[in-house]
Amino acid sequence: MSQRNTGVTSQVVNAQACPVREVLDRVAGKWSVQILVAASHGPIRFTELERGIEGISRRMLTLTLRNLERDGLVTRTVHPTVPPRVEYELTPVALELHETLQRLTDWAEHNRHYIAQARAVYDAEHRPELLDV
Amino acid sequence: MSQRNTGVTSQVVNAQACPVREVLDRVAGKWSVQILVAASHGPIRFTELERGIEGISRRMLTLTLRNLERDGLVTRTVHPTVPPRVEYELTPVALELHETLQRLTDWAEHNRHYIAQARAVYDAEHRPELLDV
DNA sequence: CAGTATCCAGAGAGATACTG
DNA sequence: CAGTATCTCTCTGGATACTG
Repeated sequence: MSQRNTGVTSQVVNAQACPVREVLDRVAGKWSVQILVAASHGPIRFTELERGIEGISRRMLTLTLRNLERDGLVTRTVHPTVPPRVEYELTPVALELHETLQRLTDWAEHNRHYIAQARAVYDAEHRPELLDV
Repeated sequence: MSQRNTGVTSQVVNAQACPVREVLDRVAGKWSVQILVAASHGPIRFTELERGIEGISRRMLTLTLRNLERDGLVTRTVHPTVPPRVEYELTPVALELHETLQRLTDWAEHNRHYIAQARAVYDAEHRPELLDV
């Protein structure tokens, strides 16, 4: 993917038509990915997720799960027992997504030092104040 | 960082240690990806970006570019002419990222109908009000 | 247990006037 | 041209009390 810029256009990307946006809207949230990862090993209960995902609030867990469910990425199964038992499980489509995300992770893993260093350099050059706070 | 860890340690995901988070923090912003895409064909000027990316404000364009630059994903080259001419170009690392994002795009493209339908079904079942607004 | 309802603070983001 | 400086407002997300 390396065509050169003709210098002309730049009608670039339309946010609405752009599938990248769609994915990211679905995945980019602070918690979505963590839920996908946490649930990738099989069915998992609400409280397990709550305890497993450091720092998530009950509210956000619920909201995020609802959205994932709405998009057909997780299924929600209520076992009518007392006390109630609700299990969440990834759908096949979500498992695919999880795999795809793995690629992104690899990229991050692979380039984390590069980025960290780039930041350090940038900060040193553009915001020296930050160094001696 | 809230310290309300309830006994059982989470072995799931630690936000800080998780490289997925790192990628997404970098990419998830409303504009980052669009800039990466817009610049993927070669050097591009500030105003070209501004015009090419529908709906972006001058402020957000600047902020996002600065962040990408800070992370070593774009380079900023000032040509000392009058009027000034500044060009942004993706670094090799960013080009890799762009390619990786392509995978995600493919996933979205491939499953967009599934998701759209899942949503429709969910909304019909859980929020009938929305149907006759 | 598995949520919902509520209140509240801060980051994200739009609009735009001004400047080297 | 390529930004910076402000002001404003919305929306996200945290904390937590309450409930079937």
